[in-house]
Amino acid sequence: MKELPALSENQLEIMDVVWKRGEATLGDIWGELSQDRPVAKNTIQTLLSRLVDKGWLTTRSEGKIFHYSATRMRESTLANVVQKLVDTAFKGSTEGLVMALLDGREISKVEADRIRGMIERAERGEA
Amino acid sequence: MKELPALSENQLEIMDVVWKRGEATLGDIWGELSQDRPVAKNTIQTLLSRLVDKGWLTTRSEGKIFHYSATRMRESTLANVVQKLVDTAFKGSTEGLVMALLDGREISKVEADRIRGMIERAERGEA
DNA sequence: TGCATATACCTACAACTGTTGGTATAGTTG
DNA sequence: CAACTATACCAACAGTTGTAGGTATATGCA
Repeated sequence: MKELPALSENQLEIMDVVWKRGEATLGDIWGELSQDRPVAKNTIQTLLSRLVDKGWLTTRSEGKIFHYSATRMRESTLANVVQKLVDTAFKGSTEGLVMALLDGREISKVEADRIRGMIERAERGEA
Repeated sequence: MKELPALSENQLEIMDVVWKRGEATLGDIWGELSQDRPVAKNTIQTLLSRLVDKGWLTTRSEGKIFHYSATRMRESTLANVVQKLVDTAFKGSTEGLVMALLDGREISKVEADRIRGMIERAERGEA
């Protein structure tokens, strides 16, 4: 599976909508994103086309309308994003990232417990 | 403290050298970075100037030579970077990031223990 | 049938980034 | 002093990104 060019923040935002819906039209995506910030439909259209060009999205044509869907799974994509951050900003140190993540921040007992659970599962090699 | 424009990967790489050394000249930085990948000294020079323009670096002039130093601390900067990732890619969910971090990855007992320790400290509100 | 709407497609533009060449200049060494 | 080296400073350029306008077209409704 070839490595695709990195996603910018806004591109990730669009991918997120597509991942959530499985398949989405321009209208679907614009509908969601324009609730958070003002943005022209055409802007989304352009970003969608570029994501298709780069291989992040494919289209299924229904009449004249494209239904966009992702070519990569959300989980593995985000895992890559995080891994890249670990490599570049923390020289590969997982702990470094966790440290930055928790730096000066309080977390609830519930959160802490859930994270502890995840670590135990990872320790036992469970996916 | 005003928010500075986000750092790209290469910019972060440069900041890392400066953080590590406290103060660095063009030659210092180029010396380190050109070991990893071929890059013209002038490229680094340009990136340095832009980082100064944006406020990430300041210079101390010694003769004709600039000694570059960071205006922000490494820890808080990285904490911001990670926080931003949590917000944009994981909609604010710390656990989401940890999940992506550990996804399909084995970690050693040592690593797991260290991370557990960090979580406990964060839980108790210790910086 | 005719109008409104949604969509695709094309074009454009400014900002940022990574990349580097050229030039002037200051310091260092033979 | 002349040559060399390191640096700053300026200019350029291609690629990416976010932004959006304009146009053609299909679809659905009055």
